[in-house]
Amino acid sequence: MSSSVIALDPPRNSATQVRILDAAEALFMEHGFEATSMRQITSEAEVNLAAVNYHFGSKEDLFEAVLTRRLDPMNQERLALLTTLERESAAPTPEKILAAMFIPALRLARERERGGKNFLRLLGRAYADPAPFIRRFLSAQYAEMIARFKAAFARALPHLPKKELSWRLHFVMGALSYTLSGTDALRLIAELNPRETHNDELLLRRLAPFLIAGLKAPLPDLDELDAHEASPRARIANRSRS
Amino acid sequence: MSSSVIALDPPRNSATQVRILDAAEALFMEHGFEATSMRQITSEAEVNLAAVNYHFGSKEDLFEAVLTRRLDPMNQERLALLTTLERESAAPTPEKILAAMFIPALRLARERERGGKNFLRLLGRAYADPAPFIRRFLSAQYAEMIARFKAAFARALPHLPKKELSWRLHFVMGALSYTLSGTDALRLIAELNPRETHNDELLLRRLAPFLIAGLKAPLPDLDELDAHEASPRARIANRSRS
DNA sequence: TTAGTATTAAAACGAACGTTTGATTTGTGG
DNA sequence: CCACAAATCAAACGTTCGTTTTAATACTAA
Repeated sequence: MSSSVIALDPPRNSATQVRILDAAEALFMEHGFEATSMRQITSEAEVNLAAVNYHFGSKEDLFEAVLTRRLDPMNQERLALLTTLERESAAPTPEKILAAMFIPALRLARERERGGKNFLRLLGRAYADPAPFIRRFLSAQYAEMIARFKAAFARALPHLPKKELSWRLHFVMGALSYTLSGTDALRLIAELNPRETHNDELLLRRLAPFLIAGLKAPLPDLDELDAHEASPRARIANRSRS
Repeated sequence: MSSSVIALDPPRNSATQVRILDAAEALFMEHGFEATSMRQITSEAEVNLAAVNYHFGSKEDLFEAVLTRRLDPMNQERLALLTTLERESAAPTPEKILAAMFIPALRLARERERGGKNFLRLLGRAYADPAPFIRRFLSAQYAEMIARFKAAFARALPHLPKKELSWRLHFVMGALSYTLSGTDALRLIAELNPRETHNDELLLRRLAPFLIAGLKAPLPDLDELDAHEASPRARIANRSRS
């Protein structure tokens, strides 16, 4: 309630904390949450083993702090961009709305020399992590942003039923997070060299048209599959046998 | 070399092994590889703790066995479908080719009552897992299939440069694996209820048109971003300040 | 300088991990 | 029935895990 004396949480910011956050960000990205140990983190950060528990509480709290440090500003920037967009035009195009989602991610990847790209990959990983505390955290972090962007897309794509839009945003988030996590296996699959894989601006410039086209795609034909156990073996690809 | 006596590897198949594979599949899916312990697995399978090491060698070997059991037949089925497709027509449509990728996944999800859907989610997880042995394994498993399908898509989309096609297949795999991993956090984001989230046929029928449209999307405009450090702050979304 | 707090440091905590060992049981061909 | 290999079992192996404790040091306000 006061403002000067009782500084319990707010901007406590020692060099130790920053070193821990940086080291944890890199290590969590490289090995995942479970496979990264406190001893690795504190060793990489060149701080005492007990420093993490002292400054952050627990390993889980540290992970949330790592995410919050970058995610919070990024999502606020996304919302600010969307607000500006909607102030200028009653119905912004899907391209513009998608750009409002991408640009803050681009800035994150580009501006901060340390951590930027690493963090995006870490974020992509976190999306696929089954740990309950991670899921709870991400849901909370993204709830407001996703809701606002969904509403914006709904206005920009009025022909699209709400449920279909939910699915397609699901796909958009999937392609985005998967792409940002930029794994080595994928690079192998796509035969793309590392230099290109890590040029995030080029990457997102390629991804955007792909997703926009997906969002505008014709509605799927879902009529024929009410029967869920009939014999609808291979109907789409018109042959496999017989 | 022979064929009758020396049965070292092939179809050893005790009830114990199957129970271990089933339990491991479910647990790996739910908690991930690192967060799943041997004691959980053997307890769930109601076998002795040492049984995993006895039958499979190590925890990592078990994980690969879990994946191989379902992945091998599925990818072979994909290749068979594609072969049939190419025998019928010199240039199958992208829709047909994509269907040849999806249908075996659909069958996997539907036919085996136990494990089917769980396995698809496990597979989606594995794609995002940073563990080197997982990446190596998946790369090896998918190399041939991806190469064949990329060639097929290249013929179906002749206007698309090879590099662009690589990227778009990357996005396709991303949306697919992310969607199949079907996490709870995502359900929350999309406001989709569990019944729908786990109806994989409906899911893939919605995903296919989305991805097809993405594959056919117009080429991105990449000219303006040669300068990588100029001042190209926010150009796409036309405003954020100033 | 001194009192008091925030931080760092070294060491140990109990718990859980994957794996191995050695004995015992099970199943099978001669 | 017997011999022998395959399979199961209980127990323990040595590590490593996240966290806590206790003491020493650095910093700051009076």
